[in-house]
Amino acid sequence: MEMDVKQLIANVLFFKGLSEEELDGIHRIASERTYHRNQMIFSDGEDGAGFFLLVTGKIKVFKMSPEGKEQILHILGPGEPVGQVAVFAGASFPANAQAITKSRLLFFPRQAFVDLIQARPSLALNMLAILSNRLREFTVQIENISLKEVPARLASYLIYLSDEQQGAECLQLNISKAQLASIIGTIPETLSRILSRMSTKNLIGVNGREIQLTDRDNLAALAEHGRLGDL
Amino acid sequence: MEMDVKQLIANVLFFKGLSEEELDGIHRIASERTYHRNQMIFSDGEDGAGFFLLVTGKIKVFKMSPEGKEQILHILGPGEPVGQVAVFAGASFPANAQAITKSRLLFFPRQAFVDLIQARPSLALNMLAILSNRLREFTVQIENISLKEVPARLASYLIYLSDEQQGAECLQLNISKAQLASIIGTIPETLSRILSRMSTKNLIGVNGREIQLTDRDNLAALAEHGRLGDL
DNA sequence: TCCTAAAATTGACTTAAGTCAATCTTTCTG
DNA sequence: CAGAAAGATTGACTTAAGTCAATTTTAGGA
Repeated sequence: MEMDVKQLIANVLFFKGLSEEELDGIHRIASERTYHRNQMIFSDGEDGAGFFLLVTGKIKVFKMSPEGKEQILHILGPGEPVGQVAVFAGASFPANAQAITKSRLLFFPRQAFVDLIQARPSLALNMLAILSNRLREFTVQIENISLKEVPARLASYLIYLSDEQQGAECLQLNISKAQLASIIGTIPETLSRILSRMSTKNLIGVNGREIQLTDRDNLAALAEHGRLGDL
Repeated sequence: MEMDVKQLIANVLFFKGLSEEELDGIHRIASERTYHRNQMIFSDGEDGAGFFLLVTGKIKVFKMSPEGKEQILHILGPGEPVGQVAVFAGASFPANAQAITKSRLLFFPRQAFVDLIQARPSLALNMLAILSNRLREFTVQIENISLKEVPARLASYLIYLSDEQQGAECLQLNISKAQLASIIGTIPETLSRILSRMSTKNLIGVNGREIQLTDRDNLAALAEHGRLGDL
């Protein structure tokens, strides 16, 4: 257990390049917390006294409308940090975070962590890289939501998933379709309809949570320009 | 001219807390560039050898669809950095940047700037704060585009503008309505219609680029929950 | 000041995608 | 294994917002 955590800290990209004792120091300022499935980790606007590092499990970060529709900002897995924005600016969390599965997280109190960064410039650069990547992802997400329609967003996300899995032709969704809908900024009914339209046009094959990318080329074309009707 | 630039560097929040000689060092690695109205500063996907600091003028950062619709990510004014993401992650610019008015920018080559940050942890923290703020703004933007309809987004943006101008009741738009439309993720026709509906309902008064926030309360309510039809 | 080009507005029409409600299916749990 | 709950699908309908085209208004340069 203890070793698990140290092992994990050492492997996280964010702590790359630190010495044994530095890793020890990091381990010392962190405290471990466990969340059950569907438990909230923090809420939009809440004061954040530090940030989290996901050890095991899966969590979603999302915004929610007063009417109850949610927009997922990202799904995070082991090794990824959450809630850093509150540490470096504004002090409040900019969104909600909730465990999708039972999850273990490490909590790093703000001041201790800031001190650590002051002492180790390479940590700062790692964190700058992480935040920069998130910004890049957000620009893509804004582009998708604002400039593309749902079929193109879906195509784009399927290709992204496939790339993530080394370009596998057959995807195994590891989230519910309702969550997939929320990620691409729509609702389950619409997602359902478009999946079936895409499979009618032989762009994909759908079987429960298993999706075959049958026609990657047209899928990519759809993701960039086109409308589903044009195919 | 020389003094102008040094003066500006010293006043930029990002360089806050640096000594005279450090500011000199920063000034030395930067080179100045001028862009005329509508000139592109960099393009989405282009390789970024460094980042920019806006000295005078106004620029927009935006994404563009193949069909030519644009979504503005932010409008930047004097003292604000642009293109940092390319320095810390991925090397390519994540969006387009274009001068809205004649603008002067300082260019900082990547390596020299990274070295500077390594040497001065407080600079790193400043940059972390800036990136964190941008992330926070993006979460709001995604929330707005995805979870609110156009009237709510417009109301929300008008209030934001007013807050920025110390809560002034009478706003002077300093961008075109087409640009305002692009910021809130719509097109000029739709914006025009909604402005007139809002003014019919006495939420605002419109006179060219001058907008009166007549009924701030209902405007705020609209921004959060409601639909324009409900008022 | 006039005149042209850009910006903004208005109307008629289309459409993507949301809502609501009914069913079907899968997946757990008792 | 059954039955309930959650998840997913389908149909009928509504609607916000986009398109296209025609004016009107504004503003900057000759």
